[in-house]
Amino acid sequence: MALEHAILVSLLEQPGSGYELARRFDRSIGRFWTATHQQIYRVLRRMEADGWVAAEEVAQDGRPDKKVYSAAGPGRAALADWLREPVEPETVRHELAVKIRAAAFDDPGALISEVERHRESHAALLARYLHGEQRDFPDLTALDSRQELQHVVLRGGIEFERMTLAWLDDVLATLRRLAADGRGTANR
Amino acid sequence: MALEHAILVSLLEQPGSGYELARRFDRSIGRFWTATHQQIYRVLRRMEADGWVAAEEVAQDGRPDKKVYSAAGPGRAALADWLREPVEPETVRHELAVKIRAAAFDDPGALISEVERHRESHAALLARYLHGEQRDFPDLTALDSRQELQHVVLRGGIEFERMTLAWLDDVLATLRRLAADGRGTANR
DNA sequence: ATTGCCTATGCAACTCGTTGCATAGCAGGA
DNA sequence: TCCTGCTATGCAACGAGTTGCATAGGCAAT
Repeated sequence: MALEHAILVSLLEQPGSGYELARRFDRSIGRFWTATHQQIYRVLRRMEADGWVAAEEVAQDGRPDKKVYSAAGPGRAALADWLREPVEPETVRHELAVKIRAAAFDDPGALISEVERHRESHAALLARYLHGEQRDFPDLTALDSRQELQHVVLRGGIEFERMTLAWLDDVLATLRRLAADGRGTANR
Repeated sequence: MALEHAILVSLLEQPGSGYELARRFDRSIGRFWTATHQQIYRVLRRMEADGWVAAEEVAQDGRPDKKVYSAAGPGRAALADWLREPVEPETVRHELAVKIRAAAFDDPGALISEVERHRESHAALLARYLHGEQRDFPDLTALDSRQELQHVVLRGGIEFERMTLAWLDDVLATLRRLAADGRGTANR
């Protein structure tokens, strides 16, 4: 389980409440590790009980109080241990790939609009990455080690999106070709 | 949930027992959708109860009997419905990306051997893909629609592995640079 | 005034997925 | 001979993750 560790990294980069963490998981970190607010609250309580994080109640006016968490010593130590453990092989769930193979037993044309929607959302994400790169890393020649590491992860995201876009274009071309010359005989 | 659908696709491509499906999920389909034998047996029983698949007991000598499943009409219909539904956004769990960002708060050098191990396993997978491509698709000019779709998914896998290898090289170069000129001051 | 949305946290119930173990016959090697 | 491993299926228990709902004050628009 690595949700604890993802939370620790996020808290080391910047302390915050459960709610704030949930929003970060919807944006930056969430590109690499998703989590709902329920999971986050539950895990934060466990981590606090284990001494991995420290909590401080912060009163706000006009808003409910919040508990601001920050990474504590034992949490840092646990993170260092985890870094040295081998990663368990990542489980992949690539639903679109399953659908494409499924299309062989149905109408390939039925998938086109779906794939187009994917293409658009990947194009939008790539644009957001590139925009974020310009905003957060204006000078690539003057990065400290934390920024270097954030940037290499971002580069991975950018390359992944570029590759995915090219592949989705390939998929679309294939589906369109099959839909055009298969007309009613796509099946069986 | 798409495990049902992945199983249906696999059974349409080739009927088989729960055990055989589990091995397929360890090999081909498993690149895009992982599952243990426990999940598969449970889901198969549910699918049989729902009439999605038909089972036939097959006696074998020298081996335990097996139940060979094949996709039934209602299963095909469910698959067609699913194809037309929009995909829910895929949840990503990219543990290595979390570790790389975590390395900023520890020793970046500690990650190098881990990333090297990843690199090797991705290189091996790419080689297996390329080998499988030559074996299963010797003549790319004469593919039926099912093979066309299988091949476009395979192309995605190949491109993903190539991109990943290039990125891991980038990560390794970054980690080595930080480990060399950070010596003990990587943190804080 | 009411409706809907945002911040902020949480309970309860559920499904999904993993792990450990059990059975059971057969084959091959130490 | 015993141990390991393969085929083949399954139970039981647990942990991870999701969904629906609840509370509760403030803000902005209708």
